[in-house]
Amino acid sequence: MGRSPCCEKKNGLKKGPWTPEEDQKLVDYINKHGYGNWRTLPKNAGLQRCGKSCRLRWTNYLRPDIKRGRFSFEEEETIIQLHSIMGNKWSAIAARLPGRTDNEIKNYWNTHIRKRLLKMGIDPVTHSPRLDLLDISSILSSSLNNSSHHHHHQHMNMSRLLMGDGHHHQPLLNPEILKLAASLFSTSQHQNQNQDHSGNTINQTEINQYQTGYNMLGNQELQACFPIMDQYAEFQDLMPMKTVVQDSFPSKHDDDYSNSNSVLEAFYSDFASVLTTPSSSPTPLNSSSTTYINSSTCSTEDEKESYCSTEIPDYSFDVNGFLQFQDTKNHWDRVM
DNA sequence: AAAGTCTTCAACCGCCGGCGA
DNA sequence: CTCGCCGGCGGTTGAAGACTT
Repeated sequence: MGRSPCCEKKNGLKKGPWTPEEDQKLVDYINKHGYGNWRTLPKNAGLQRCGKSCRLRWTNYLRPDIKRGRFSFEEEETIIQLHSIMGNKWSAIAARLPGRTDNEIKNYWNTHIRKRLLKMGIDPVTHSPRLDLLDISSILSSSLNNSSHHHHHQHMNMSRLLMGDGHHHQPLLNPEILKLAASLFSTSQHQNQNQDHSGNTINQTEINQYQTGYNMLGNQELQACFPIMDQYAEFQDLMPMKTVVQDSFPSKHDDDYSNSNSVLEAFYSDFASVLTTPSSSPTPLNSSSTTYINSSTCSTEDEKESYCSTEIPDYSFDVNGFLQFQDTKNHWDRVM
């Protein structure tokens, strides 16, 4: 409303939504004469629109080769992969997705994918885990107040957490967990370094160690780690887990996960599902996990709505696919 | 039922680069 | 070299519909 009009500076050219009649005029004209010279086209077609508006309407809506409807899971994966390489180059991304327009992809990114990555603790710009979303104080109070009401939680130190505090002779944290966390940290450090040195990839043993460590942690233990990690800089790389654990599994009890391969496997399956090409078939984790509804099995639009926009599909963690993707990304980072 | 809030996405805007004069 | 035109791009908006209170 408070915006300066672009086209009606001269003879009141129409703006806003297109009517079916206008669409028909444009389609008829282009079918007869082809498109090009958008400046003179509206006059010739008998439209009270500026050329830009006609071009936009044609390329984004009326073009016969436009694919309608929901994005498939494969399309979504492609968008995320290409975006991680090219950034907001919507037209370049659209060129790799037949029948999809840059505008449509941009909208889909902003309304669906971006939010989902954020919820997973992944920065949608860098595609790396975020370190800036952490509300440490709430974690500190929720996880430490219960077990240490005599001590102000801000003065909690490492030895108390490891050895207990005199009232609670049980350590607040299992030292094994910290050891695991430390080893995980070292792995993630290697991963970061690899981005600077071409050709180096994480070996399979390290990946296995990484996964095993995570798989051994229960939800509660995992959450208990966060305040410790916050206090000690060397654990900073693990902090995105907090967002993932809290946002993805906020209402579940620990028991729901104790029999599964744990929270972190779920995390990695989510992470991998959006970053890798689906080379493996979908593998449900357990009954408490979100069920992936394949779009082709949905009978109605409503059912399809629940796919992609709100549900995160379950895929087993595809290590090789993930590494291949990282290699590709590293390659592009070097080249561009 | 109605008012308020949130989400979606078609369409707009300003800017930029290529090109011909 | 500069100027103006044009097509194309990416960011942003706001009406309409969906959802919530």
